[in-house]
Amino acid sequence: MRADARRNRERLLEVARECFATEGVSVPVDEIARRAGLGAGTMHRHFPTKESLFEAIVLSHIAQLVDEARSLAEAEDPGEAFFGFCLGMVERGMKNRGLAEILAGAGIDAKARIAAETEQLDRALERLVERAQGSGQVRADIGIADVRALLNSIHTAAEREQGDRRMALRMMTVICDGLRANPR
Amino acid sequence: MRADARRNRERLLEVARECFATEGVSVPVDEIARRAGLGAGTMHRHFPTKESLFEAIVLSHIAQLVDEARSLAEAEDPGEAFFGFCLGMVERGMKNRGLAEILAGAGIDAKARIAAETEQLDRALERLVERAQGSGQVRADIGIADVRALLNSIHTAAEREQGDRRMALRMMTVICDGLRANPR
DNA sequence: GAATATACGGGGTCCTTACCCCGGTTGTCT
DNA sequence: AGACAACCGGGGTAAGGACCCCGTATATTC
Repeated sequence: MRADARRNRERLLEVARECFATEGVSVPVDEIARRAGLGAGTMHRHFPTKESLFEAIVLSHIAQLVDEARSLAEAEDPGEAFFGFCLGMVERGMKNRGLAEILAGAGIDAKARIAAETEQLDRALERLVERAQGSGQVRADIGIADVRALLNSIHTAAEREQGDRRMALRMMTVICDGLRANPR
Repeated sequence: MRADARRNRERLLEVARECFATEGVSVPVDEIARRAGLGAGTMHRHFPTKESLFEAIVLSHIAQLVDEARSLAEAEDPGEAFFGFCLGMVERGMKNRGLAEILAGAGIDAKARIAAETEQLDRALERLVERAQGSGQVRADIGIADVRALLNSIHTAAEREQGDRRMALRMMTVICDGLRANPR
């Protein structure tokens, strides 16, 4: 792969992330290419289909999540680690409009690459959750799938309250308190 | 308004609700007309724009919610009333794919009619929430806006877990427990 | 039951958007 | 430096969908 090709591919990804984050996933691909200062042809050579662009972005996002989860996994306080991760989802939601939409849709077509990354994320989450459950800071009657879904909810909520950080945090607090709660 | 016109308008609304509920909001309007056994022209005379169709559907949905909230407002146990409403949101989510999407979008353009209905819903919710807070069954440090947003989350979560009623209920439980929690 | 306003149908238009093609250009390797 | 392969640009194509038009049909009124 030639150097300029690699450079352009990176640039396209970067601009696409930016566009989707601030305006949602309905931004036309040609528009993304234009803003990147590149031709539509270049876009479609690197990402033959819009879906493939989504895939690349989702992959990088999930990779980030995995990193974050792994680095938190070593924190001394398991509860702090887990709820810190939740807070991270709010931060993400505040500046990533549309990501949840992509993620939700991505789960459906179950692309192999994405499934693999999701698997990694689940492993990392598992560790976070189990430690937090072990220390009694997260209720024991829920599983990874539930947590992932709830994290998604936190993200979506934050997306929707774009601009009202206060409310996004209150919503996260409620959900986290629910995760802490001891079931009767 | 002629009798057949009224009939057809009703039918279009009914089919549209059904389509959006089961397949999401991207179903083409012409397709809805076709399934209703009517021409595209009829569709566009009654609902000049797709948005106006959304509006009509959202209005009827909100009206339903208001009804439900009002009828629950008279229940003897304030907590049961409020959490019963939450459960209703799950039921709705299980069979209304896309509604949350419309509702979220609807908030943005703030059409006058919708704003008026939303106001009604807020009043009804206010009563439910305040009674539940008064009886100590819902935490006191959140407002109507938070509750509305969280109800939306419950709805969305249920939408996403279409088919897995068990998980949808678990997620609702977590959020509801969060709403019950006493803040430190 | 005739007259008239109203509503219907569905082919047609226009626009948006994903995706392709090919002549020109630019890295890369020797 | 020169040759060649890879890459770029951006007009071009095709498909899909929202919305319109107008000849035909039907409800309403007397």
